[in-house]
Amino acid sequence: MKKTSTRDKLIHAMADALQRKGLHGVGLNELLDIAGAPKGSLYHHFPGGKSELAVAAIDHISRTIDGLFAQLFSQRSDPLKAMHHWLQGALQQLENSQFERGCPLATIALESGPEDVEIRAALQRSFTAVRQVLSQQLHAYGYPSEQADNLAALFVALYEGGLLQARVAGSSEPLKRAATALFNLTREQLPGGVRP
Amino acid sequence: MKKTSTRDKLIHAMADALQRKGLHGVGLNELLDIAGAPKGSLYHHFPGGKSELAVAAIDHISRTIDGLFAQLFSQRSDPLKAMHHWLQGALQQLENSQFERGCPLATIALESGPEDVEIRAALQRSFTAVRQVLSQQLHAYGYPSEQADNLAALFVALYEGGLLQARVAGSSEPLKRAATALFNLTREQLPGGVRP
DNA sequence: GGCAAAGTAGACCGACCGGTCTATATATTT
DNA sequence: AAATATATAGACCGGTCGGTCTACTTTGCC
Repeated sequence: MKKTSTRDKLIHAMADALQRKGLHGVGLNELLDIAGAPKGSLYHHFPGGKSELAVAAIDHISRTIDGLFAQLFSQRSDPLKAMHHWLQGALQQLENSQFERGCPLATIALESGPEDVEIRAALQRSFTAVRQVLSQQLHAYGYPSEQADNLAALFVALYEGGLLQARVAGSSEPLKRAATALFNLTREQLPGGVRP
Repeated sequence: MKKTSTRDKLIHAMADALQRKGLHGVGLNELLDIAGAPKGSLYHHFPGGKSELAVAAIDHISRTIDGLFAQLFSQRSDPLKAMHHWLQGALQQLENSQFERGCPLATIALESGPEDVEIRAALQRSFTAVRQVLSQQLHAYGYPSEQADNLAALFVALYEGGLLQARVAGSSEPLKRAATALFNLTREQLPGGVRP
């Protein structure tokens, strides 16, 4: 039995569209069609229209990521291993979708400008939170906090940049290669700095 | 005196728009307005319309990058230093534009789907070429070719992912941090593998 | 000069865009 | 049962989208 509310169906449809085609790439009617809802419902739940729905979708995605990370890190003591799993999952999703589903937030992140205040704010919240969780885990693992912050940003860059390259290439190879390079580097330089 | 042909003005306008807002983010009329050209000229030079112009712009950008790289690597024997300069330049451009100008190809890369055959092909050409040049330089520097390929993909990911994060954050910090992390790692592990 | 090709110019088109508005149905509350 | 929020439904709107078409001007060549 369907328990999903119209509101949730709209958010889900938007989230999916954001991952595949970005904000400008989808029309309202298309969204409505997917969600099986009329226009009235959209503007009832989201008076701010398309962009308010986008913000809701971003927040939803952000919460999903938080949950995934919580799970990922609770099961593994080694955060590097956890991140490897994370990338592995992203890769699988990418391949299973014929390279259509990359990072759910990347496209709108690049489409949006400083004028899209609320969208940008939502994106910023999400990215900052991800880096923060990553950094915290790396710190707990032994990296000095400065170094942990830096590495966290690098891992997010690997994820974003790797997925982008893979989508364009229509192949997982670029992401796999980039990940291999980074994991080789980190494996050989342990937390705390260089060995004498 | 300006000698720029209408065709070039159109390409330039499109290239600029791609970097700032992506393909779906610009309208034809806006482009025409910037270039100071009427519609007839556009469809005279680019019968394929918007997407053919986009391909031309991508190719133009790609050539620009090639030139930049050629110059960058010809002046420095250490490719890591060259890449540092590359990132530095990207950062500067980003800051000078109030974080509007990121990677000139990233947005359209994420907006485009497999159905946009020619656009994707042009993007693929460009990204492959960049990785190839990078890899070749790293190889010449001493990295085994497999490792060089991997590192090249990682550096491109750093660039793309770092710029994306910086744009969203409205701050250079994420890119700077990610770059610092990677340069620290590479500095301490020299080409050829681990020290005993 | 004469003529064809190349390029410029912009009115015009149907389709679709995001968004508004009124009407109706469905719960919820009393 | 009556009254009242809540939500669904979709016709409708002006504006903009990418794209076409015809007319005019410039250029290069014989």
